[in-house]
Amino acid sequence: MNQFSEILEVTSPFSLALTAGTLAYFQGRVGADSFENGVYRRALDTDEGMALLSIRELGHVDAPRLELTVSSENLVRSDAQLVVDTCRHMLGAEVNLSTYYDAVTDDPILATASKTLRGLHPPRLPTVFEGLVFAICGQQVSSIVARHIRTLIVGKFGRPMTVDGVIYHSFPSPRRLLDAGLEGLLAVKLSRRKAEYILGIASKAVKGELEIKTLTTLSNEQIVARLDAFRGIGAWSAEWVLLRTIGRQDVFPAGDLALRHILSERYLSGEKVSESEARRFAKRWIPFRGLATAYLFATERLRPRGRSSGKRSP
DNA sequence: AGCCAGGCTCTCG
DNA sequence: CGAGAGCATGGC
Repeated sequence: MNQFSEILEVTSPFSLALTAGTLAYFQGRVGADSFENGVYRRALDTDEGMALLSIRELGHVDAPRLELTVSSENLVRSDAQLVVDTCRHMLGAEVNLSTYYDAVTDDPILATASKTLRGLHPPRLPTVFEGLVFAICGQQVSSIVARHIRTLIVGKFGRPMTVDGVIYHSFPSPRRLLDAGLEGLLAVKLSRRKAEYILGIASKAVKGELEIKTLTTLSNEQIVARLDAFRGIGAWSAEWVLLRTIGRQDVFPAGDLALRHILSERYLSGEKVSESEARRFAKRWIPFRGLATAYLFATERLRPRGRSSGKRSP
């Protein structure tokens, strides 16, 4: 095992706790992501093996200094650039939050969120394949169920790697999910339909039809149209990829039930909002609708919901 | 116990 | 075409 470290360039303000915390649901391990004791970690497959990324904050929100440490059997420092690029992509490192914050000062909800969530960059998943699989897992079911299934997929089919006595799993490659087959995917509590969707997407991925570099050259509408043509992918899932993998900053997934619920509670005193009403409402946030979406979801996550879940005694 | 969750496809009128 | 059933699972 060898290790090397690099400093990641990020645009200030930047909060690792909020940005990585969003990936890992703020604390602990979820799927391929973990955020514990101030360190964000993720295992990645590489050409010849695996690498564990560990990112920590050495500075602070307004003078960020992020240190990336790469642990790997086969990577050496000269291979670092690809890993550094992946990290910066995942952390939304280049996103300039200041212009967004300036734009929403007249919106009481988002202006408050700008303060409590200062430095939250919208995080991204590393590949289109992972984004699509995550979206499929999230279709229709509650976010708790989706999270559970994603964690099962990673734990069961991701490649394992042990570092300092701890086992990490990468998000499974398309090949590995194809090998898992229908039975394997049914075993992680996916419906038969969703398992079929994922296998279909995986076979497209191994044929090289999901290259992120190809997609990023296209417009939002073109990307949605292309992804929407895949079986199992509709507008909601395509927009999810646009936001959470490609990282576009002016996308508003008006079909999202939870987002409409937030809109209704925060802005419309509980009145129900249809998809088209939500889309119309969100026009006020152009050209930052994606950032507004990320901040709305994040405030909702931070808000204490439900009561004390005291499930101690059996 | 049911009903609903950060949808989508397929099948019928 | 539009409407509606069906889907797996965890919480409430």
